[in-house]
Amino acid sequence: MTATDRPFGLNNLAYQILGVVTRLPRSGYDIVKQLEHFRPAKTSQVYPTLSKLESAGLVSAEDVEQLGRPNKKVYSATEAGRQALIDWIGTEPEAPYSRDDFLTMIYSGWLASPDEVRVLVDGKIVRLDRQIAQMQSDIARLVALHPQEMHDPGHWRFYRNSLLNRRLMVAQAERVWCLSLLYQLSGATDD
Amino acid sequence: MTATDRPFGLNNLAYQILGVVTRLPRSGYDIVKQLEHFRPAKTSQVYPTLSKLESAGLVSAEDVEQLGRPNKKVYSATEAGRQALIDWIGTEPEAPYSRDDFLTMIYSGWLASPDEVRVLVDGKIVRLDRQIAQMQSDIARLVALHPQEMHDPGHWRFYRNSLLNRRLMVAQAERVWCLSLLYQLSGATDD
DNA sequence: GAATCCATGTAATTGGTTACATGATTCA
DNA sequence: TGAATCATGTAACCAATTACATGGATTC
Repeated sequence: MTATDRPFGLNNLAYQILGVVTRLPRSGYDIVKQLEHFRPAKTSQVYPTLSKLESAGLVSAEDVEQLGRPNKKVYSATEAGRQALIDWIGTEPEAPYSRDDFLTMIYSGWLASPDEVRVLVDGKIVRLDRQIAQMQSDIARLVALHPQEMHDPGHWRFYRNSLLNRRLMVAQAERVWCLSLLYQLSGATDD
Repeated sequence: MTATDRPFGLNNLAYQILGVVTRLPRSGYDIVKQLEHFRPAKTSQVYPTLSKLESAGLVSAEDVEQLGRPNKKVYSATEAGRQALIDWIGTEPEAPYSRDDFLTMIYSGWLASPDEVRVLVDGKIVRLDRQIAQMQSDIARLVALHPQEMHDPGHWRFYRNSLLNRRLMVAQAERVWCLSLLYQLSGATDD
């Protein structure tokens, strides 16, 4: 399925933004911050996408005047927007795309010394540990504040929790792999 | 670090291609096939990138005439190309980028019925199982054919094996998560 | 006084996909 | 006879990043 085959020609980012404003109404600025950890996008991509969604009638904007801060537009999903999301969920997801410098570096790790690769992997473990700690505290906070919603698949927090757990599990698996690589590298000395 | 900060202005794809032809000399067509499972790219992106690498002196091309097939250009890394890769491995990798329709759909799964989400997750498990079986057979073949290279961090097959194992571990973790989500969903009936 | 937060956007460039163009050989 | 494999490229378009532009309020 190509972008132009999809209803309204929406891409992954558009559906992600639509999903965000269906959970809770938000400004463009808030959407960018919300996306940061899960599916990062810059303002230069988010604002035009919001305009597109609005002219397609999938979101509606309300002007909110503020004191001491710039005014903002708060976007929420329309009924048509909700329905477009539900319809999309019923279609085949495209193959995921990813680009990872760390893995591309590992790919050619045999050219460098084991010590250089160790440094690279150590750095990765540090970043993974930070992410793991963050996700664990996010999960703890979520289940403490909204315990009953964690069991209700009709509530968005059920899926927020589920996706946080998924990222945590994947990060932990990546961490185990890093350690196993360091172990295999430990047999080799650097001269 | 932006693309223009990097030496020669190479991006992730350029370094990946450089890594491929440093392992073994290959044609553009072969490179595309080689990349398929690990870091997919189309011919329309690979051929121009090869030209760029060649004019930067990081790869060299040899014309090979063939009988019964179109002639081809076989690319290999130059010494400068090897060194550019090693230098890059010593720099900080940029944050990985990824885009995943399946996860974006799950994000808004609360809007759909539990049954619709089940179908989505079932499909994901099928795809994961196929990938897991493929990786397991790739790994088995690799260790059977080149057992001694599996322990040598100075050989590229050591890292091929390591990266295959990583993908396998991550896919298995994803699979476990899928099953746990199906289990949590099984409490909910569809009306 | 400098940095960060809030807030919305546009312009230029790079990265990636789809579609087009060509043509022989092999396999079902 | 039709599809797949081998083989190299270009043109048009869509997706994403970087840089630019503005400006008040708060925090260090």
